[in-house]
Amino acid sequence: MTEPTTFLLHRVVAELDAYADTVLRQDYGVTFATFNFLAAASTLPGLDVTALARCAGMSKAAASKRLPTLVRDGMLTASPDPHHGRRLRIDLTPRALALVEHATERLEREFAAMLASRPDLDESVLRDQLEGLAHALETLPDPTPTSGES
Amino acid sequence: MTEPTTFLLHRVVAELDAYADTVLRQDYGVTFATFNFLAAASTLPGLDVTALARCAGMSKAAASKRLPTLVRDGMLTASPDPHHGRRLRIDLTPRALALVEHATERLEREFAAMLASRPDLDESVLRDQLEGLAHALETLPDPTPTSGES
DNA sequence: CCCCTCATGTCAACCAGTTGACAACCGGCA
DNA sequence: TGCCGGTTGTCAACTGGTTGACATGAGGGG
Repeated sequence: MTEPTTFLLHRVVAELDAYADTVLRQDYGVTFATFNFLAAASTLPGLDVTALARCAGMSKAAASKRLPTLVRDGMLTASPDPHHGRRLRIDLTPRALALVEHATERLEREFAAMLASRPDLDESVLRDQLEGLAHALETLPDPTPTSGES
Repeated sequence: MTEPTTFLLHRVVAELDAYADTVLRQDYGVTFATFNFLAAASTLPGLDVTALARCAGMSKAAASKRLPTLVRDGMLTASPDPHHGRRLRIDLTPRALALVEHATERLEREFAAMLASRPDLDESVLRDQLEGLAHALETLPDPTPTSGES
């Protein structure tokens, strides 16, 4: 039987991530997961923990637990929101911002170069399919319980 | 700035997985991670722990730890290899095999239907891009340390 | 003004991975 | 035969997620 498309997707993503992880460790001294977290925090300055968690695709408890070490390592600042006694404002330090921008640019450039090196690949075609897929998934009804099987 | 293609890829995969997870829980009583593990075990009968781990994309310790509960739940059998005192032969029970086949077929069918429902999407185009990408990644040189940056 | 509800961040307990170490076992070779 | 290196499965310690509970602060009606 031929490999399901979704399995193929996972394989590709896993290898892509493994590549990115070694680059990030070697040249930037961060883990892939940490990079993603910082990248999420970089989308908007002054996010609170809840928004950051949503943006990074994890629970707020997980986001909260990541803060202390990243603050200690000079990657983030977490300052109390003056307008709200409990909320935190989370910002990247200039160093972390530079890291995220540089690494993102580099990884994306290498990805584009890899695609360009093969005549059968075309980043815009891939993007179109992925964007269509993303859109199709957003407008997807929740799965209907089939209540068959086991 | 426009979203990097690799980030888009992650978003799509995350949503796809979330959908699959709810289907698998609702209708098959397994977690997405468990389903993947069983699917890996189903590729070849009689795999040993090491091969299964490689096939499932995890360490052998992790694979080893999963066994007892899956055996207890009647999903797997782990029998000592007669030709090798330490090696285990791991097989799916008929029930687990049926589960994997049924669920795989269903999820892939729904995926194809979603693609077919949008005129801008084409599964064969997507597959071609992904397969080319997979191949490009296999023949990729290890990342060269740039030794720049922080 | 108080109270009720909701949002926010954190904590404890748990779960499922990882790495590194290790005992048991295989197989080849002196 | 006995030893020795490599393989195999498992264990302990750790990491980084999850959920559910919780204290605290915000904000809007009685």
